[in-house]
Amino acid sequence: MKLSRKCEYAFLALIDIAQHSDELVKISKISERQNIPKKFLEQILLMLKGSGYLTSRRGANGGYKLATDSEEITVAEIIRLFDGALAPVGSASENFYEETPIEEHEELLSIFKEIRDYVAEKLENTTIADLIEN
Amino acid sequence: MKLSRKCEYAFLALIDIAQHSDELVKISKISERQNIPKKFLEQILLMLKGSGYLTSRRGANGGYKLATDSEEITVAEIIRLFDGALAPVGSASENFYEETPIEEHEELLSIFKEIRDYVAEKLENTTIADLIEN
DNA sequence: ATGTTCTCTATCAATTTAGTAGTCTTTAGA
DNA sequence: TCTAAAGACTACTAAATTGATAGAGAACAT
Repeated sequence: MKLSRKCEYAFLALIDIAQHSDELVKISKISERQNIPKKFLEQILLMLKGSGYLTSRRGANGGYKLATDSEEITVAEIIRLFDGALAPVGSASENFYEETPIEEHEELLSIFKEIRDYVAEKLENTTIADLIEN
Repeated sequence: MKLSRKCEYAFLALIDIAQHSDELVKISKISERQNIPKKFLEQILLMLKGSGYLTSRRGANGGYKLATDSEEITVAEIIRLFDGALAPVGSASENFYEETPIEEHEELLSIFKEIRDYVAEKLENTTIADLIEN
């Protein structure tokens, strides 16, 4: 797993929106506060909305808010949405499995599966709510 | 960290060479046994040699062998050589640090640092010798 | 000499990444 | 009802990375 910019921005945006849960948050506000290119951010929010994490309202006074409680959005889900597999190699992935050369080599493969297990367990048990400082 | 083909092939080649430590192993033999495109494999072996993991002899009866004991080559080193950082994000990397957007966000960053620590510890303590079945 | 084998550099097509651009649709409020 | 504000949607693009391939050269054994 290697985090793309898009995914990093997605986290910053989700955290920003979660921290302003009493209002509809505008793209331009998130863009300013988190230093994310606005047009790029649009696409990211659209993806998050498309996957059910956000709802929005258009027009004057429009903006975004969380569709669900911030405790129900895990870090793992967001990474899988933007960057795919958590495992270091396709053949060790459960959700994004694909054949790769080392597959036949059990010893090597099992190391990467252990890493996958650790990472998945950790990220599936961390939510956006956990990321908000109080 | 996401393993490239090149890196996967490098592991298979190192293991193959380690398993034939009594002889000079030819590129073409590794290519056949491990199903690695020959010209691609050449580059990989050259990198491994350049970094001091292999020595070679040219000409008839030439080939490659390990420059050091297989117990002294760690999985971590090889991944760092071919794919760079073990950490999931540049700002959490010790060896390949770079600035990234989430950097300011301590809570998020610390999660990725924990992953980096686990992965580094594990891969630094696994050597090519550990990968050879007996 | 000759064939074998490693060495080195260049090139390349496809994919991914990190955006930018422009148009359309919806909404609130004057 | 007009208008400005804001999200929705689609297309495009430049640069980097990936996964190779190509070909000429140098060293070595026989």
